[in-house]
Amino acid sequence: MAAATGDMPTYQIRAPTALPQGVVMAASPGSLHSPQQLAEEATRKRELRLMKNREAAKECRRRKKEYVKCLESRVAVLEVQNKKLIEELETLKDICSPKTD
DNA sequence: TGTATGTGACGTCAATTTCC
DNA sequence: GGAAATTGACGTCACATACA
Repeated sequence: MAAATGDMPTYQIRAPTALPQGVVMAASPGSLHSPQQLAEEATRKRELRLMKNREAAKECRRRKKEYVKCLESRVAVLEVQNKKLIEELETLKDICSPKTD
């Protein structure tokens, strides 16, 4: 797994996140007492976590695709550049090589 | 140190392509 | 035409890391 620092890919950038629409913060756990209330709170927390993680995964994949696209276009540019340099080298070789006839 | 967040890995599903 | 293979998107879990 890539570390979040150092060689971190450009698509790994933390963005400030807001609560998804429709998500309401519950009362603090300190106000809960019965086992049922605690279980409900745990379920609510889990669902909230799953929902946030779902969105985070979507965003993560979107950034990754963008990053790969970016790399691919850079490869295309470098290939063109490389081809030009090879052609230039061949031209210079022709100019510099002694004529044999 | 507990919580929030980002991401790799894995399984699933539907759409598309390939092969017979 | 239909089975098998491939592909892309998704949801979830586990783990690493950042941060208060």
